[in-house]
Amino acid sequence: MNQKLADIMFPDVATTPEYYENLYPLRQCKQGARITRIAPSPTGYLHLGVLFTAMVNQMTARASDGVFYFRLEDTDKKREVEGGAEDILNGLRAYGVIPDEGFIAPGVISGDYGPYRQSERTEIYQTYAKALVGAGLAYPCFCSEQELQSIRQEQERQKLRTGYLGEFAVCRNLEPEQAIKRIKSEHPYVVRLRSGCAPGNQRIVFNDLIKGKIEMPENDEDFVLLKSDGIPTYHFAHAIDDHLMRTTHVIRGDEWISSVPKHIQLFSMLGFKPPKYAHVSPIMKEEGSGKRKLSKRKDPEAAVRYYAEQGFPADSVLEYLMTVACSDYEQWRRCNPKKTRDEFPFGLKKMSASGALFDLLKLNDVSKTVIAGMDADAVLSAVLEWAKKYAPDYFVLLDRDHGYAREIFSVDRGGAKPRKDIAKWCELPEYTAYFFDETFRIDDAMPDSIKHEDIRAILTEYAKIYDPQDDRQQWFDKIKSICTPLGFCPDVKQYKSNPDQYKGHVGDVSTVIRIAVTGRKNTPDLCSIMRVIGRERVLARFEQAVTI
RNA sequence: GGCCCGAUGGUCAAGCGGUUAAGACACCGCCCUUUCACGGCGGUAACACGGGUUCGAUUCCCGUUCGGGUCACCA
Repeated sequence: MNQKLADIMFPDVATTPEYYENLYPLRQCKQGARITRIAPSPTGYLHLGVLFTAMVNQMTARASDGVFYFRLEDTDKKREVEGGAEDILNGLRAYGVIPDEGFIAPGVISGDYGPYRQSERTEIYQTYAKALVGAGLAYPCFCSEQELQSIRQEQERQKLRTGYLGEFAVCRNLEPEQAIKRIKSEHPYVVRLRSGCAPGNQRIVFNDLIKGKIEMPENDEDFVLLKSDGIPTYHFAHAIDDHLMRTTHVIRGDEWISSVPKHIQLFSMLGFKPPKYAHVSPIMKEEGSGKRKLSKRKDPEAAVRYYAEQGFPADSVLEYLMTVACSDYEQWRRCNPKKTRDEFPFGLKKMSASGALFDLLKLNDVSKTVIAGMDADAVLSAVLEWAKKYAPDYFVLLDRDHGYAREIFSVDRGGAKPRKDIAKWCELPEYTAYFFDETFRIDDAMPDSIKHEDIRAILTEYAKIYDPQDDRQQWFDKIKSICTPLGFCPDVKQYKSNPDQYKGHVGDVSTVIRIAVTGRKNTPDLCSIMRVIGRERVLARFEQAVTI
């Protein structure tokens, strides 16, 4: 009788689960290889948490010569947004989290375990649902939204647990004949699992690879497998897909922990071997005195796009996420500055069980280190790419002379102690403003301690001997050489022991030149800056400074 | 509210019964230095609370508190 019901519910299903079992054989992988996946739903832009989870999945697969694939969970048509899938994929790719299988690039799908888009897997889900119904393990439920609501209200009134379970699961007791009759009268229905578990306190235990042993009540709810439009719920799709795609490790956000009992039960009732689970803690944000999950709606920094707009290199974000993911990553990185992330001995057990607060300050620090390690060409091309999209005015300045731009980014770069001053590209239009006549301006006034006539004298005297060809030593020697004749001390220590004998020291003289050239008290190496700006413009700025 | 997870300085975190309770970011001071940055040295600052178990608990157990997650025909 159940078989007849199944046939009527799924008249178009011609195959059996065995067909798919054979179609998707166990993967030929080396022993211990981990098959992982990221399975986002296209409901909006790429969230930092998805990037994070994807990265952990990828690291886990890579560390074992496994496979990391991308599956699209597009079973919720209501929440789907146009272009969401492409946005997520492009976002992941921009950060180098490129899947090995499934959706590997927009419009590019590869792998033998597809389709990788759930909306194209309907027959597969229906095949298994039919088998379940045929075996009496699932049944159609005709309850309307209102009926469900009144069940809930009744449960709440009696202070019982809510849910479609036990005696409240009215449709589970429907005779197949009655169900068939209602189906034939085109009454809409969902398919529910017939939970074998009696309502009660039976418990299950599973081992979460990150959180450890977790004990929970067994699932006793007849939860929905197929929605009334025949599309599966997450739970059902998860069981079918991760089984048929031969996922070994399901690594996902920890908001899923509470449904693990459902999943374990499903795997068992379908006769599948369950995967290993690892639930990663969400990235949190500080709010008031507490913290909460980084929210798509409230927090701009939840969107990965934010980091691109700000001009954080992709590497900075990934490096930061790695430090959040693994407590020993920073130390490893310090010892192995040149190695790639893939070489890091990654393990899920290294991950924190509690949620980390997102720390923009720390990101800045990580990013400064990353950028300090880049060469001028890498910086130039990254900045050009960023500016083209987000800072068109700045792009024009850089783009008209790449050689000049490259020199700007060469200042204090390379060598044993590269300058750690840039965290994100959006700082650059301001930070490098003095290299361009269009944006040069005086930000800092000359020190009050130096008289205007001395400023004039310093710049005039220095202009006479300044030669852009000088190396750094010659450059500084020349500055020292004008100190004594003008009443300044060429040696700071000597000055400090006898400050009254001088108008100031070589540092003050340098400051005058620095402000004249850059408009600022604080800059990177002045000698290099002056060389980049060039003799003519340096002298012009001296003129300008004197006439103020 | 039920169920689950978590709790070490401001933040991220080592720690697995006996430690002067690491380290990183941030902050402060000093040194180096033409400014800044880098670097070096030093400093402020933590085991949520209450009971057990133990010769001894940050560590194990139980409560409390607090934080988080979840209780859909959303994922």
